[in-house]
Amino acid sequence: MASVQDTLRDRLQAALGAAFGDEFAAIDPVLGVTTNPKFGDYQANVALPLAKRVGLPPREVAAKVVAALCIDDICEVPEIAGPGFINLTLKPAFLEAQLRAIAADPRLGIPTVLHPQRVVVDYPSPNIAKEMHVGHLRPAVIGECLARVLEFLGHDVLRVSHVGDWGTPFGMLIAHLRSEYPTALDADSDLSLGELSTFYREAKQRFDADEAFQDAARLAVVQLQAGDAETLKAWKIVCDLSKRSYRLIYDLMGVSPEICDRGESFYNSMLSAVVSALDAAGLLVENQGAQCVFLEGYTNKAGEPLPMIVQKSDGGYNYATTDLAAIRYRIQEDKADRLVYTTDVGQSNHFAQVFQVVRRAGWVPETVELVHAPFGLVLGEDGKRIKTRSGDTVPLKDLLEEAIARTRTDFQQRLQTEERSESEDFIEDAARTIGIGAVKYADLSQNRTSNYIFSYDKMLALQGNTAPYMLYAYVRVQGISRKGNIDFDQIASDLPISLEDEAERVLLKHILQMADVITQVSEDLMPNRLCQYLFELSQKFNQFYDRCSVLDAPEPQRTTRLLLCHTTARTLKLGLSLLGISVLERM
RNA sequence: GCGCCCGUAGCUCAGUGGAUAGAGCAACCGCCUUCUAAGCGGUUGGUCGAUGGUUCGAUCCCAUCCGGGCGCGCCA
Repeated sequence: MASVQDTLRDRLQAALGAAFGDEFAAIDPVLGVTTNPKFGDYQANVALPLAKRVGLPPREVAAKVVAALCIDDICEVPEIAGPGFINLTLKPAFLEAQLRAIAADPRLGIPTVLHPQRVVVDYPSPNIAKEMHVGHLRPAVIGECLARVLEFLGHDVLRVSHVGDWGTPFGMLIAHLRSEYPTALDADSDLSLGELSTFYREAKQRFDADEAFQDAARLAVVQLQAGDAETLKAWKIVCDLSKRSYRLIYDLMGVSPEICDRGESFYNSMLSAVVSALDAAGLLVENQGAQCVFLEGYTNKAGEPLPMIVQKSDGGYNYATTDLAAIRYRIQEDKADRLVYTTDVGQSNHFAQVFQVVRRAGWVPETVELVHAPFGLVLGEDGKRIKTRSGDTVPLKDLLEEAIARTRTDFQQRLQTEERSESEDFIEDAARTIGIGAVKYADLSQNRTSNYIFSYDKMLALQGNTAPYMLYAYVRVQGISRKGNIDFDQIASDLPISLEDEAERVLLKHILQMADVITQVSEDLMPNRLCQYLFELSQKFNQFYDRCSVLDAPEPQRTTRLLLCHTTARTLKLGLSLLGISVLERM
């Protein structure tokens, strides 16, 4: 079923065509939810920009649109207000029919897209042999959310992680392990990633200080690239160990198991072809021994044209080359229609440059969209880049476990003051769901592009725009079902319903906006809009809950309210699941 | 020097070419014999960094400036 807003838009366009001619049937009616409930439910502002074009005062334009508008099955008689706003108010009978329809629809009335796209979403790209850290929080949380939203709308999503698994760092690591910890490279060693990352740091230090070791490391790289069996085996052990430990963290966070690992090594064999293709496209220029593409619109500090180096003077390739190869592969082999890169805002220049080069090379068909969805930094409470007390980067695992631990402590305290007794399993499950949900929600509810301050106290706060607040709204509905012994799925669909309280209508009208919000998130890739929507939904539900008793209400209010409760809970659950957050039945 | 991002209530932040710029927190005042009060209602709080411009209309678009952050050739 089409969303209310889409239906209204269609009707308005038909009216525009009827009133002013067919060429006006495709213009944007500038339709939106009203800025104030006293103006009705939706407002169309099309008359104002149209006035000049058709040579009539805005209010007369609005009058002509309204005269041609057929919506009496949906809305009350439209009102023309102010300078020429067309205000629309949904009819109670229409609202009741909508409630029935979405209550009966597994998708809550949210349609899938007409033209599904193949979308590649970029996931965090940790470096093999290093632990995941705070820097991987946002790409994991935001990437997962975007992937889920797109998938729910019917797009074909491919999640790809561009892990750092190739090049000099691995030569270093393997050379170091060979000489110092040869047993680590046995297939059955029980090396942990923590130990591995220590070796990595040692290897880096040694590389910077010891020339003989540099040679050993370079030899290992050459052996790796040449496909030497022993070296490859060592490399594979390191990769497998790293990926297993990333999976543990992803599982804790509820990140999809569908991630396709395509590290830098994956593109290794394609890099020379990328460079020749750039040459064939006439973009390649040799400069100081390096193969470059000179960028349009970028200069270096001296004001000279800035090159993107795609092959170093020593013949090696760098990250730009790999990114170019990845884009080419995603378009040519994956047949992607849209490439979404979720990385920190500091890489904006890099992506703008890479996108420019692939476009100039002619690798990007008109129909393919390349989009960098940048995010801001996670800051500590001091407003600076988040660090441990000793100044190191914070491991992601520690950050998540701290959130769970704090939630557990708060929760136990609360149980004590309320003199409740709950099982260990219940407490553990609640602490994990709330703690992880709080971290993810705090991240997603912020405007993606701005930095945010990571504060356990704020994200775990029981009131305000937080995960606990929303989970509580969901729990309240489940409380009603328990108390009243209601099986929501068994509510007969033919019982009479009637919306009588303003709080009921306000709640339902908000629920009916879910489809538009999800569509918007799929377009502008801003999850905070969905968070805002869910927060307002929770608020409106709590107002309804406060004003309208459900179980004690006479019919038909009781059935109406039960349907509203169930539909609210399903909307919350769906919305939270699109954010990658799970719900609780009790808390 | 060039490029990008940001500047909105005491604090943290939404918002956006349209009607009176919103929320949360903090502060204060109310509401539990009633579906979990992790809730609800109310009060207080703004030259939307500055100045010009475009527009019927600008917090939003453009220009300049001020303040803060980030990036800028063989690392990723």
